Amino acid sequence: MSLQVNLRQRVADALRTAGIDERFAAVAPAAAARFGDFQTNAAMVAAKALKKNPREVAASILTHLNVEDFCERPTVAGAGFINFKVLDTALSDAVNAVRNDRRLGVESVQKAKTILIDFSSPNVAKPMHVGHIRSTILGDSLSRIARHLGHRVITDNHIGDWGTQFGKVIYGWKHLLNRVALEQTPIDELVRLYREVNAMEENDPVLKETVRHELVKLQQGDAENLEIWKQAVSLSWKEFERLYGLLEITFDERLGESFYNDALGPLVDRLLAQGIARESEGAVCIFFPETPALEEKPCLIRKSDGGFLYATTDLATLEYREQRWHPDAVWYVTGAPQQLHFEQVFASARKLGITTDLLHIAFGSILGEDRKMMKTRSGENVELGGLLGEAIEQAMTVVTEKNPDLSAAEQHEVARVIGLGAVKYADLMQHRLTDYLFSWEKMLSFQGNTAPYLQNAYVRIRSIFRKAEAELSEGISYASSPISIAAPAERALALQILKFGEVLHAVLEDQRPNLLCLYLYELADSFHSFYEACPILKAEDRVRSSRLALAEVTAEVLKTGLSLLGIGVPERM
RNA sequence: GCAGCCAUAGCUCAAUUGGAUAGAGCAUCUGACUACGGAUCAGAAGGUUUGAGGUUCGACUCCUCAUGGCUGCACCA
Repeated sequence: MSLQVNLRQRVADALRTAGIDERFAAVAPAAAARFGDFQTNAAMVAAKALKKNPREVAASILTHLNVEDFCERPTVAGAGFINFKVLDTALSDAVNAVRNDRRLGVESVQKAKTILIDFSSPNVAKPMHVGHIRSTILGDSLSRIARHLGHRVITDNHIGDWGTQFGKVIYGWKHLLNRVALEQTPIDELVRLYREVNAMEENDPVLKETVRHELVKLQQGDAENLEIWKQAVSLSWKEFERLYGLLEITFDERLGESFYNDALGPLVDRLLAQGIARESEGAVCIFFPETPALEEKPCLIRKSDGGFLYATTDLATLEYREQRWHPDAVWYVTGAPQQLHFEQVFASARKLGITTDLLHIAFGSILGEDRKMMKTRSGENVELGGLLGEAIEQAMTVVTEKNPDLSAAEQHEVARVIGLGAVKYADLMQHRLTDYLFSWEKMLSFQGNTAPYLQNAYVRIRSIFRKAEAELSEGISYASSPISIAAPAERALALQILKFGEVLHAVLEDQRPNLLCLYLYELADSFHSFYEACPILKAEDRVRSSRLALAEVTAEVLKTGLSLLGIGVPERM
């Protein structure tokens, strides 16, 4: 049991003895070090409910509070804050416990859920661009964290392999295809076809109709068009796989929209038969008269020309997932603009009797330097592949400059870990709902609150151990010596290490990896302060052993935490 | 028109969900380099949290109104 959980329990006990509802028991790290290590605001919250004086309630709680075995005498401050300062011995014990715990103080959830996470979802024959970054990186990180906390997670890449873009691609394939280019750079060629046809039909209604007809032929099963489609999908997958491999992202399920195609017609028929959907203006819609916000926002599931829509596919997909995985929750990691769409889909799902916890994990848009949203067809989108390459390249120049002694192979690997880490961290560190201002300069800057800063903290610790192993004579082992907390910088670092047990649960509570980023940054910061203030290798035996062990736990937490963000750590950099 | 999201230091962002003197990073300034890796640390300066009311012991946070911005709203995904 962690110190914080233990304290919460003691506060609950005190509340119960004092005749106050123990649900008010909540303990948080102290707002500032001058107040102590932990605090509870229970007295003020309870006083509010009971219409009593907060300070009197605090005093009453204090008389029933029994924490002498691991805290100094608690004090009441301000409007009714109760502050705790943990004894050095108890703090030492707690950090030692984390050090000896394979899970570093992170407890698994009480009730493991099956969570299906839908993210990334690039479109075939279109480049993966910056717009896919957030979904991909955020979804991957949430998957890792949920899994780490003991949930059963299914990652599902719902590829856009059946969209209207195929009319353009097929027309282009038949009339504009450059076979050599297709061999050498297949995705670029597919994108070129898409873009050229898209531009050509802009002012040509006749061509537009021809292109649309190619799409209809594909949908009706035309052999030639189907073959072109299959090749386009296969070529796109190769490129996706390359990028996912680079990013070290994996999927358990990778069924594209086309997989659900045959289910769409029967689904709409069934919804009509059950009276859930009805015809309106030639289209088939689901209405939500009972939901005020959706009263005038029907969900279209079949067009008047018989075609199906985004919502139809999403509903069919959900039904499939229900019977295939029986999930407790389905999370959709997509942009905030799709909020209405998901409200409609979720409301429709409820009409279908689906009670699964459905969640739209929305995130803000990626903005260009003009502060306008980056649009899919602006033609100025930064492609993901190029972006990652650029990040690695820039990391490479820094690495070769800072550490020319590394072998070429190691420089490449370090540049990859740093470059990709920088891109991922720059995205994850922000609250997911705030719009993300895309900036090469910021993303690739290795100063301040960035992945390289965190990686550097880890590398330094590894460096200390390399030096220690070289200097210490054989037989001397620090591994068996306990951590003993004394100096202020040691206290601060120890307390920060202990927070790891809480932060992951907080992240999953609101699907916010930025809380983990913030935590790791503060951990690295605490370590660097400790590193400056407390000599490790130059200290006398017992202190040296303790500090080495403290550094070791720090490294483990950094490595584990970063891995949960999908970010690696090098041994040298 | 209706709805959703948002407005915090010069810039980019936080704020443990209603708690203590609103915190970081860039940029600026002052210190610390024969260094356990300076990709660092210690410190300074920078704020009427868009504006006006309200709720209470206490508001960046909740409510109302206003202003400004982004996004969505019937046959794209």
